[in-house]
Amino acid sequence: MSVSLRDIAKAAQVSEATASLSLNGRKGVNDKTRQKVIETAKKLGYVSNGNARSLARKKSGLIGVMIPNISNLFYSNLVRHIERALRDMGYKMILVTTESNINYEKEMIRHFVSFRVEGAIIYPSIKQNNNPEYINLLKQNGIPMVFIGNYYPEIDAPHVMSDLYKGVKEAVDYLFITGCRHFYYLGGCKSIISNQMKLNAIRDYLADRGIEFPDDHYLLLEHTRYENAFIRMDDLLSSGKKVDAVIAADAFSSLAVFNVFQKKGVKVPEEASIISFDNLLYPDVCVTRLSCIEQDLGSIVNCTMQNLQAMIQDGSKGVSHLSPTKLILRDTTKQYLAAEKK
Amino acid sequence: MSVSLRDIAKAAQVSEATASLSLNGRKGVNDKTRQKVIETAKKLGYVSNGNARSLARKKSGLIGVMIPNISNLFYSNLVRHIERALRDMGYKMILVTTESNINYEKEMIRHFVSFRVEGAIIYPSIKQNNNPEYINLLKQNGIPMVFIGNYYPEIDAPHVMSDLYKGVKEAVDYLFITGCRHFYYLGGCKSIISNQMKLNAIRDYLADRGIEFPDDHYLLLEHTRYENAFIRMDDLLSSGKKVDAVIAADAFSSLAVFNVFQKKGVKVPEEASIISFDNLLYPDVCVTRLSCIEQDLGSIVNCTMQNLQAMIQDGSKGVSHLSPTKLILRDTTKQYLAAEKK
DNA sequence: TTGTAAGCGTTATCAC
DNA sequence: GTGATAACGCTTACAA
Repeated sequence: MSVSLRDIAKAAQVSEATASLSLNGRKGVNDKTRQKVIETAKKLGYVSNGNARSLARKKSGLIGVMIPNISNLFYSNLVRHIERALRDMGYKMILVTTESNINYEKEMIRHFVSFRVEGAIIYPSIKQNNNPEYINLLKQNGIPMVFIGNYYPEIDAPHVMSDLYKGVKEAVDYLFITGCRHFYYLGGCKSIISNQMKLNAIRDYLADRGIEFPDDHYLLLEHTRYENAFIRMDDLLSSGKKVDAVIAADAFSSLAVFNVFQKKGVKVPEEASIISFDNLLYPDVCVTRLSCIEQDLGSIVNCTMQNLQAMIQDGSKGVSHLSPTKLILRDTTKQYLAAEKK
Repeated sequence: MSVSLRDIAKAAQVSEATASLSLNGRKGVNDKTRQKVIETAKKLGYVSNGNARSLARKKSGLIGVMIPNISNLFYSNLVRHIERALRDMGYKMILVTTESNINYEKEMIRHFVSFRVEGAIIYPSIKQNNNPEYINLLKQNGIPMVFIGNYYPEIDAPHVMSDLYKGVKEAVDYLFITGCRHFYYLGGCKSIISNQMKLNAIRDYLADRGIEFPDDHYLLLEHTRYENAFIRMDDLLSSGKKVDAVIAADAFSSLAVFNVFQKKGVKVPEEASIISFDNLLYPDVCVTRLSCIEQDLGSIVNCTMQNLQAMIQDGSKGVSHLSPTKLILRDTTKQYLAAEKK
């Protein structure tokens, strides 16, 4: 059905070898013959078989990218950055999603190995993953990988992500300074490192101030969706608990929190502050202009790529990196007036 | 570096042939030997080489999916649906984006052909694409493809997308009935079929009512982003034009329109209505609860898959399909009271 | 500069 | 039931 190298070799009356050399722009072939080959290839609509090429070259030109799910602004923006970088580097991307399902994650790792990707970028998201050993399949097959956004501490691979600990501490500090004392965190499972970092930041900061951060101030969201966050928050306020600061995992849950405050007649930011993560929704589009902890996707992806390239080329081990975040203050936090502090 | 079939054949003391048969669960091999092979395969961490397999089988098990860009709620939701369907069908997905760049689109078509995908799902987005001939590369290589969401009329392939013409007519009808007379459309280039369908719907409906829809009521958005929409709309209102109905291409541009109305002191929906597309942002998250034309991603993807499967299996030609949309009325349109109509 | 031929890791067709 | 062996389409020494 499709035309092969042999076909174009025949048509151009050369050997397959010279045909190959010509088309791959390698030297050692007469310009005339090269031209002839290239022309007949174009004429016959030849497209080299990537599978055969990968097999023969022992190089696929592919990089595997694994994320939890694609219809999430954070991941899809991350992917966009990755994709551009990969394009610049001359790689093709194999993007897969796991839906945070360990079986899919395993399957996709095998997929990567099967197609012999030259490197893998993995956003891990399995909670309670006691045995992420399967990821070592990559290493066993000599495939460099770097964790992005999160990591499995049991696996020996570099990770690059935001410095969430520092970022959250900064946020909590701001909240504290502007008078908040009753902190809540609304987010994913703490067996996921990135959530752990956030929680620890809150706990540590408050501990330093002699304030307790009780377990029930951590509102676990099975899935960080608007509805879930709304219900969780509604329950909390209905219980009569005092809440004057909420850090929520993403824009949608933050907005749910805001809406619950509205519903309950709690004034934001006067009586309660909210700080969100990411800065991916236009602030003017939302019911309120969220204050948030912005992550530097560009820098994260950059560093990931540098790592990957070094690992692929020099067999380097790679080095983990924490990217600084940026606290963006908008309408869900009080203004900080230095004068007021005194 | 990685273990091959030969390795496990040796280790299990069988021929490569029986090893292959055993691992692929094909009959004609003794249960005992099969077990032995499977075990040694597991022990050695064998993962079959997909490139070699594709080559030998002349089947890749891959489906190519091409979309304009990934960090867009509409596309990423579409992809999520596609991905699930593909998973159920036992295919792996190769997802690529074009950034609406014709060179990337060409490159990615070659990529698909190169890796011999068994089918392609393509969301075309090149405006002024006078010569989409390159897409026929797929057909030349016997790769079935179906357009999704949009199509190039010059290319002979089935398309499945929303019945935008009907959907927009319905929306315009509602707006008309609730008193709107000064319609504007805010969206992408009309050389893209899907936009054309929307524009024609407005024009045709109004023509039937003896109302003109002048060219300058079509506000072209180079990129449908919040800022662009805001500026376009701001200019329009500043010019003093009377505007009482806007149909905008997506939630973000619709919200920009809303914000401009607010800024100019125009009351929505009393003095002006807005209808958006898609229903992908939680309404409660936005500055206003948008009325919108919802597309049925599930049905679109379903039909696409059926087409693809039929084309792959029976060599069927496939059949185009327009999926019904659903008009969702919320806070940016007036309420329609039957009594009022009289 | 060109061609021959051996591989790459599978699957598939045969004999045995 | 099992094992040679020839594909699959390409790259790459090595010869010519």
